[in-house]
Amino acid sequence: MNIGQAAEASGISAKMIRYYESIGLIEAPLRTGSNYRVYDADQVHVLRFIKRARTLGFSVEETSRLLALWQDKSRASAEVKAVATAHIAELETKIAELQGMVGTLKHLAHCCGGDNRPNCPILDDLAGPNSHQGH
Amino acid sequence: MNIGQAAEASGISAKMIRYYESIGLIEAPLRTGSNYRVYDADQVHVLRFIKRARTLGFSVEETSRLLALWQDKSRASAEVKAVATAHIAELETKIAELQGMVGTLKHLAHCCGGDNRPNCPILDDLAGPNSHQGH
DNA sequence: TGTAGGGCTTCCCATGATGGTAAGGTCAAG
DNA sequence: CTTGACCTTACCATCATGGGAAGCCCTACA
Repeated sequence: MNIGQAAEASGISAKMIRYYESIGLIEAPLRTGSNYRVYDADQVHVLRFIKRARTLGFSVEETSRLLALWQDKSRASAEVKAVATAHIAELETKIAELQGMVGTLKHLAHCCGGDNRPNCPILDDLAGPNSHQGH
Repeated sequence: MNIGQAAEASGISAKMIRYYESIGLIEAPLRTGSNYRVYDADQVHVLRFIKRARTLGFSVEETSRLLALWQDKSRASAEVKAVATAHIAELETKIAELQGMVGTLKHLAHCCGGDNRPNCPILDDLAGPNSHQGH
C-alpha cells in the first residue's frame, strides 16, 4: 500500500501522514527499493485511530497519549478516562466562551436596525463607553 | 504616550500593537526623535475597539472591516449587522461541532469503567469497527 | 522502445495570532 | 554616570495544515 492509498483508506492526507511520521506520532514505515513508503493494514488501523481522535478534537499531543494507551494492553481504563475527561473540560470551556460571544452578539444584532442609516449599536458597543469619535 | 502605556490602556500587548501596525490594521503612529512610537487618545480608542472586537471572536480580517465601517460615518448599519450575523453563524457552527464532540465523549466516558482494568470503550471507539489489534 | 501521466520523494513557504528572545538604543532617577 | 526600565528591530516558535517546486519512479499505451 502506497501513501496515497493509506491516505484514502484512513482519511488522513498523505501530507499529514508524512508530518505525523516526522514528529514521531507514528513509526516510519518500510520503504520500497525506490524509496516509496509502504503501509500495511495495521498501520492503516493506527492512522484511522488517529483520524478518529483528531475528529473528536484531541490535539496531536493528546492523540499520542491515547495511542500509547491503546497499544499498552495492560493500561488501566482510568488513565484513558482521565485524558478524555480533561478533554471534555477543555471543550466545555471553549463552548462556554463561544456562547458568551454569541449571546453578546445576538443582543447587539437584535438592537441594530440593519437598515440604511448609520446609527449602529454594534459599533457603539465595540467603540466602548467613550464612543465619541470615528477618527 | 509610549507603546507600553498604549498597551496598558488598551489591553493589547505592545507586541501585538506592532504586529497590527505591520499588517496594516492600524496606521503607523508618529515617532519621537529617538524613534519611539507615540500614541494619542484617538489611537488608543482604535486599539480598544480592536480589543473588544477580538474579544467577541472577530478575526483580524473581520475586525478590519468593522473598523473601516466604524470610521465611515455614512455606513449603513445593515453592513455592520451583516458582518456580525455572519460571525454569529460561524460561532454557532463551531459550537455545534464542539458539542458533537462533547456528546460523543461524554457517552464514551460514561461507558468507561475508569478503573484498573484495561477494558476501555473509549479506546474501542477510537479503534473503530475492526478493533482487533493494538500492535 | 519511447513517452505521457500520475504518484512518489524531499524541501521550503504560508497560514493566524500570539509569545519569546537577543542585541542594541534611550530615558529618567538616583 | 550608572542602573534599570523602557523602546527598537529581527528572528524563531507555536499548532496543524495546505501549497508548490524539482526531481525520481512506475505504468499504460502507441
